[in-house]
Amino acid sequence: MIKQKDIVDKLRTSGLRPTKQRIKLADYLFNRDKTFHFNADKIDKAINKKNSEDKISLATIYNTIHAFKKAGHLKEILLKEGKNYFDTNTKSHHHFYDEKNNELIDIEMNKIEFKKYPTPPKGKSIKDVNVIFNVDNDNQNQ
Amino acid sequence: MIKQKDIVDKLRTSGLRPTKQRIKLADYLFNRDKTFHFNADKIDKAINKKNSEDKISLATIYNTIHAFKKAGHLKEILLKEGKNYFDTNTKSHHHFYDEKNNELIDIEMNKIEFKKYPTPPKGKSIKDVNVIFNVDNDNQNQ
DNA sequence: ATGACTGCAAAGAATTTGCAGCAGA
DNA sequence: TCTGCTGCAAATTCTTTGCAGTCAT
Repeated sequence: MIKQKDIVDKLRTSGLRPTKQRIKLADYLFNRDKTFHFNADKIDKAINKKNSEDKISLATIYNTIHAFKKAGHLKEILLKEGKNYFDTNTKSHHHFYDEKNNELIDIEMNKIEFKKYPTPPKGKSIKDVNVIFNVDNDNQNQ
Repeated sequence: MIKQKDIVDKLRTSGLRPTKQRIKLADYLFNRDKTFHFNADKIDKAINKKNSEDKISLATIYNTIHAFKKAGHLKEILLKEGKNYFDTNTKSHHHFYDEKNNELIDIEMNKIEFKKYPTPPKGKSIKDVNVIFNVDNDNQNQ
C-alpha cells in the first residue's frame, strides 16, 4: 500500500502538480499489487460510477493518462482494435516496426526461433504468436 | 502477374460476387510480388486519386476489406495507433491476449527466450521487442 | 498573483450503419 | 427477377482541442 505522500512525491518528481484529480487517478492506477491494463473508458467507468463524488472529466482522464505516459509511469500496448491495419501476407509472420517513419517490414517466420516458450494460462492454448520488433534509425539520439 | 480470371475465381471461391469494385480492389491488393501493408485511408487515396475513373466509395472499401479479411485473404496487424490501451507495468514484458474475452495477461520477460533473432534492416537497430501470444479457450471449436 | 490544470462542449478522425437504387446470378 | 452490393449521408465511437473558470504554488 503506497502512502498518499508517495503519490504526491511521484507526481512532483515528474513535474506534475499534485491536483486532486491526478492524485485520485494515480492512486487508482498505481496502488495495486498486480499490473493493470486499461483504456480511458475503463477508467472513466470506474472513477465516475454513479454514486461516486469527485467525478473526473473524460478530458482530464485523457490528459492525465498522457501525462503519466510521458513521465514513464505507463506504457502503451499494441493491440489490434481501433485503427485497423491490414497485411496481404496471411501466412504467420512477424514485423519490424519503425514508428518514426511509420514503416512496417515483414520478417519471415523462420528468421525467429524461440528457445523458451511461456506456459499459457490454464484452460487456454496458444493460437498464434505475433512478434513486433520496434526499430529506430541508428543515428537516433535516444 | 495474376490473371483477371484468377481474381474472379478467388472471389467466387470465397462466396463473394465479383463486382467491378471488388475486382479492382483485389487486383490492387493481391497483384503484387511483395507483401503489402495498408489501411482504409491508404487504399482510398490510391484508388480514388483525382483523375481516376471508377472511384470506389470509402464505405465499400471498408466493406470489401472486411469481406477479404473474413475470407482469409487479409490479416489484421497489431499496432499501437488508434484505440489506446495502457499498462501500468512499464518494464519490458510480453502478453497473452484472449481476443474473445478481451483479456490481457502479462508474461514476464524471462519466460521467453529467443534462440534466433532476425537481423534488423540496414541503418536501423532494435529498440524494443513485443511479443503477443494470441490465446483461445481449449474447448473452442475452431 | 500567475501559470498550470480542469471540465465542458465542440471539433476531429476513423469506422460503421441504414437504406434506396443498382447490378450480378 | 431477386438478392447481394454500392454509395451516399448520417450516426457512432474514441480522442483531442479551445477556452473560461479554478486551483496549486
